[in-house]
Amino acid sequence: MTINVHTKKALQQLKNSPLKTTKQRVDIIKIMFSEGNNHFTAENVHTKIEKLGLNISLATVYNCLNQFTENGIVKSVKTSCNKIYFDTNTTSHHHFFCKNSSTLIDIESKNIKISKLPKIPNGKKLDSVEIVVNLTE
Amino acid sequence: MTINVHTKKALQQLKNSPLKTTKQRVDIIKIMFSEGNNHFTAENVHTKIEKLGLNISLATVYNCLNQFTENGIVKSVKTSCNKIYFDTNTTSHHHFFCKNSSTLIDIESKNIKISKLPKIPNGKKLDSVEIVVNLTE
DNA sequence: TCGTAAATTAGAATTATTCTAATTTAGTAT
DNA sequence: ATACTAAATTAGAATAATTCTAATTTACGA
Repeated sequence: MTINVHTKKALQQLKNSPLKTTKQRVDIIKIMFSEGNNHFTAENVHTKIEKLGLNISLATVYNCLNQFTENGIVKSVKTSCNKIYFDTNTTSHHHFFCKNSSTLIDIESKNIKISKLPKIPNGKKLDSVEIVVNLTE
Repeated sequence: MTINVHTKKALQQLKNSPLKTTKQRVDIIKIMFSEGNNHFTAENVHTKIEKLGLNISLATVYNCLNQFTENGIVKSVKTSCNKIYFDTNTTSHHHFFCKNSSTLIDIESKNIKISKLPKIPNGKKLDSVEIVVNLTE
């Protein structure tokens, strides 16, 4: 597990957040950020933990991922398969979703452009625009 | 329950499909299409059925909605809440999703435009583009 | 009207996720 | 360093949406 620039940044964000720096949280961050931008389900993270011989309960993985999301360390993405993906790329961007393999691929903001947006219904506020480009093989 | 033009069209699609025209399927179509374009969860449909004093099991509702989707009678939409919505509007379009009320509102194709799409990864094929404009109140 | 494949059904099973309540720990104040 | 306390971890139960199973019923072509 490399401590690369992404991992360092995420660990710093953890330190700056109101969350306590526990061994479990550090391990989860190291696992998720070791390969740069990446997407994980809670189960994915838990499987990696077990393969490394570490021992963190699935409940803790869920707790941590949700708190990381609330504190801007990761971003959560919902897809047409009914699992929550956690994305280590927290910048504004969109996704390819490959239906065959249920995998996500980032689309950088600059590579997709919306030139016309509809009028926001009265009384509502624009929150975010999510674009998923579904792919098949 | 009005038999409007949408209902008529959907019933015709059912007749033209390989699905058998059962009482349950006809009732579900009448319920869903009675108000034109609309969005329902399986539970929504089941609740309406019960309120009308009809008796269709939730399993049947799910079976029907899935088969209607496979046969182009309705369209399924996944949102950031983890329920499947079934949309009586089967034309190409996008959605507002109001996070507070968990409701969907159609965005007609002509009211949203993507002017730049990223290069499709090698070996993959473009399937569809889904845009969700999330709203808050 | 019959035969058969398809549809319906109740309830069990599954899947992803959250909750509960007991135990442990991080980090602050002493 | 030590003790304190709120936060974190945990196993396992609970939940929610959906699918599956296997028995019964039904649509519809012959």
